[in-house]
Amino acid sequence: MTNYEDVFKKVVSHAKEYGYVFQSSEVYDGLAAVYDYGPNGVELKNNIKNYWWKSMVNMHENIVGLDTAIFMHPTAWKASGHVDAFNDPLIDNKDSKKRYRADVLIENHIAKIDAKIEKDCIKAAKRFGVAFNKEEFVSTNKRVLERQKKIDEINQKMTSCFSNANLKGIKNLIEELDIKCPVSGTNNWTDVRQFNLMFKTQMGGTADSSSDLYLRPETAQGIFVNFLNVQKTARMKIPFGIAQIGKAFRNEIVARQFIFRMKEFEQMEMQFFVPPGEELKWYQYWKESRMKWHQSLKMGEDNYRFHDHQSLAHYANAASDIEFKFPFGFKELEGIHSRTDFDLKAHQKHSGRKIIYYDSKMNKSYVPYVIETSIGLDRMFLAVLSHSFFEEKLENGESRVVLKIPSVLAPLKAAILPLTKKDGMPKKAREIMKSLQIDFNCQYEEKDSIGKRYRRQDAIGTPFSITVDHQTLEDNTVTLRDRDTMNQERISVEKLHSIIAEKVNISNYLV
RNA sequence: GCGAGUGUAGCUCAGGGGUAGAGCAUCACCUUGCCAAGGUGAGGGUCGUGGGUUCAAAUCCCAUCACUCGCUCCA
Repeated sequence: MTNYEDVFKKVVSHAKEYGYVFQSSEVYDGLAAVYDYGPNGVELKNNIKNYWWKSMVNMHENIVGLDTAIFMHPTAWKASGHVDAFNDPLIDNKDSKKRYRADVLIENHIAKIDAKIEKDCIKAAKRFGVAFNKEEFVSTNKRVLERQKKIDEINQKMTSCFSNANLKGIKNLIEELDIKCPVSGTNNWTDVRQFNLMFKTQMGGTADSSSDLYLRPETAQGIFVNFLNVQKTARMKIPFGIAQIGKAFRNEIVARQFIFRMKEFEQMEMQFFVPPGEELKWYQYWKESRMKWHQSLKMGEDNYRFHDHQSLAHYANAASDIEFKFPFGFKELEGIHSRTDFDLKAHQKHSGRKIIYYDSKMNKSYVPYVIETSIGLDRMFLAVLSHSFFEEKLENGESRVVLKIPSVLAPLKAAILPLTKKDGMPKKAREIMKSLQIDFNCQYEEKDSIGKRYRRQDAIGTPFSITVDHQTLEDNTVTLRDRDTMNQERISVEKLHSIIAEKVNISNYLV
């Protein structure tokens, strides 16, 4: 077992043991790729959401929030391209155990034939000393003409199969063309199976196909279809953004790596609307801005990097990921996409309604272009959790497990601990608890030795431990222990609130 | 989905055809009192689930569910 798997396993166990993440429906042996968040997990998650929302919505006069339904009109998903793009016909080679998209296999085969035509064309050009236009050449050469005919025939068959959802036909075509697996070199294929990444359900009691609904595979479309509602009612002027946090659902064939890839997940998205032609400028702006946001948590500059996309999705003209160094390597945490006017135009077309913005500065109307920033909340959660996990060797030879979660995100901000249960210490500790708990999530604990309680708070990731001792009763001071350094400071009870606030308030992180 | 591996207490794991085990954790009481694992006692498991073989299955066989890793896709 490699080391990172080891660490990752420990993080996963730790997450369960301390009430961060549980497997969904565990008493029924669990449900694949679905997880529940425990008492500490929900606090961390809420803190992440709040940190994002404050910085995106509250700190930007030109960004407003929105919360749209998970269900949307089915046509919305036709317009967005998800009905087509999320439908993958897959086929496995039984010998190499490799999986391919059936349409890609066929297209590659076509590309091979096409390459032969190209070659013939070049050869002929050499022989005759004349440069041929490819189309001309095809019509003049019998052998090449047949090749081109073959390509057309395959294309036509493939299109016909796909439009009739004829998966058997696709397999027949692959066998007929004797397409072989590039790895095993055999043509020992399984049947073609259709995988739709969108979850389907019905509205109303009957299974009438007209009432088929999808669970949204992304939150963005809820924003796009509400573009004019929001723009008009909030009296927004371009450039402006709409932010949303919400669940999305994808029926992933393989969902792995704990909460990194789940079937039900949560996105924090902001769609920023700009005039056509200015999208790449804003794309750059948001790339940098979003990276700064991540860096503000101080989880290590080197743990983030950009990954610019080479091949782009159907809606984008530029795309980049912010990747984080997870225990299993650099993986996507957030995507920044320049989505062009694809989505708004598509909804305009499918709905028959105009979705245009009148720009008084430019004195013209247009369909805005969109820059999207989309971060996986669960991935952010995993990034924080896995980055915070440390097993430390202490000077006295013992070890401790500590979650060095950025204090602003920590589920619990302070633990209030009476040194003993005697001499009125619990009463004093309760008083302190009362004075802090309205502003900070606190925990009172009197069980077990003080050292053990410190370790327990370390394992949860509580940045402060406040201990009430004999001296407290005399001069109203307590010891304040720092989670990361384990250093203790004696301070007066009145100062507690401001010291904790300084360390955990969002305003001290976001610039 | 396919292949390989795994599944025994909250956690980490041992055992293995004949009454279910350890350490840690949990709870109660006592003790100690500033960096966990002191004493006494208690609770907790139909050995992932279902079926089969057997006098007898946690153990062997089959199926199934889940997890880990690989292939594919992605937030």
